[in-house]
Amino acid sequence: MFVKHLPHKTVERLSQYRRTLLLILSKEKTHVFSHEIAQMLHITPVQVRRDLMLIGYSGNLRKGYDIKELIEMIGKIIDTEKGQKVAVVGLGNLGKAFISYFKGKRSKLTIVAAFDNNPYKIDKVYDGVPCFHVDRISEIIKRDNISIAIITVPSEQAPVIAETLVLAGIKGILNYTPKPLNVSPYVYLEEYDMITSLEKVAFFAKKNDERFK
Amino acid sequence: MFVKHLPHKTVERLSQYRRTLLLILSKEKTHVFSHEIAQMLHITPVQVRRDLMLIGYSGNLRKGYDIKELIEMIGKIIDTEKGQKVAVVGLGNLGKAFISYFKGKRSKLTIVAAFDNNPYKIDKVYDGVPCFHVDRISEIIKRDNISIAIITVPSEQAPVIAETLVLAGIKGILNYTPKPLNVSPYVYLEEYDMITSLEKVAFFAKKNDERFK
DNA sequence: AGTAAATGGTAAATGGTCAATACAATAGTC
DNA sequence: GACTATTGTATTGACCATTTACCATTTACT
Repeated sequence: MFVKHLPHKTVERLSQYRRTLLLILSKEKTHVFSHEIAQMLHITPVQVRRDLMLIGYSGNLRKGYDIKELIEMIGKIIDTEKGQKVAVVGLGNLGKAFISYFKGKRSKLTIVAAFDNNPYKIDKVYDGVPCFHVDRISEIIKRDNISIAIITVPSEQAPVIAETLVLAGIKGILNYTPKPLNVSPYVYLEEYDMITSLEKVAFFAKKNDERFK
Repeated sequence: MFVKHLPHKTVERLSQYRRTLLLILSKEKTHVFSHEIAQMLHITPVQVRRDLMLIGYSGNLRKGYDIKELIEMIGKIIDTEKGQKVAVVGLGNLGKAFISYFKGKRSKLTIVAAFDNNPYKIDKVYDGVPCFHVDRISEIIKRDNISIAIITVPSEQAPVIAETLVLAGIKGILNYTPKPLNVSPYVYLEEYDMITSLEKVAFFAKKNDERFK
């Protein structure tokens, strides 16, 4: 699939479209209209059509979009053919949450390894995912050809972990640590901080409340 | 503090500024320059100055910004005087992650209750936070005057939980479930889906890789 | 004094995203 | 054939975020 440039937001929505479509696939329905998708995700039908236009998928005028075809089409855009392997660095609560949450959800994206420095966790298997010592990050990543890493270690450790990952040839990092990271421009980095999110909610909740009082 | 309208991103950055400043407060430094803050967060100095301009804080030309004053100023903007109370609904891995992550970090924002439907967890205390049965959400929220809720339950349960929360008078919701929620406009809602994030990283990692190959 | 350097303050330009709107084309229905 | 529902597409305007550029002030140094 050759798509010039997909906006970040569109990529996010495509992921959501697919997940939503997978849910209604089991039903007897074979087609879906843009306004149905829109309603499920609380956006406008035009937004949906526009996104699908960008990836070059055309629906049927009278029946809407073929659910199965659309799911495949989105897969062609956002998945790779062979799939991508994912590692979780830091098997604390957050790392575990990710693994269980993810279990059996995506076929093209699989969590194949976890890393930690707690000896009690090493060489155990959590929810089907083997855990290794962080010292072996480079080795395992190269051996298993892992391209994506999720960092859920304590923030002090994040920078050195990130450096190790980049040197090992990782292609994308999802950083759940409040510590902003510095990585090579060849590596895609996405940062998310739960505390910032919560403070943001608190702020706008307060504002809302004042406004409507 | 009277600020017309703060953009979402600015609020997020203010939260980060404060956290970063708290870290360097212990040092002997009393002042900090915009380019120093910028460097720590990997943004531009102008961005920092612009954000601070929006909240009406002025620095000293030669010394930069007074760290302590700035922290206080940010607090005046994003905190409430009395503080806000937070509840975690769903004491699985993610809920626990949030609680431990949060412990002792913010004084104005405190997690005071957790809810779950697992009888083994009810009436226990996790990391200082008591856990109640979800049936008691309304009661506890009103009793303790909780204004913010974090939803980390399985996605099927999210809509009914959200409705309960709204009816109980919650002011802000942070939804970690892939299920988009529908809440009254008086309630501020922020949604975050870990799988979408990961798929986004996977997509742009792939793109990056193709581009630089 | 005069001047250069560093820094904060502010305005203007740019680019991305989205909502609203409009409308042509198509396929099915009456 | 007219009507209706839907997709496909373009346009506009608004808003937001970020970058660029420029100005003003202070300090240090000559």
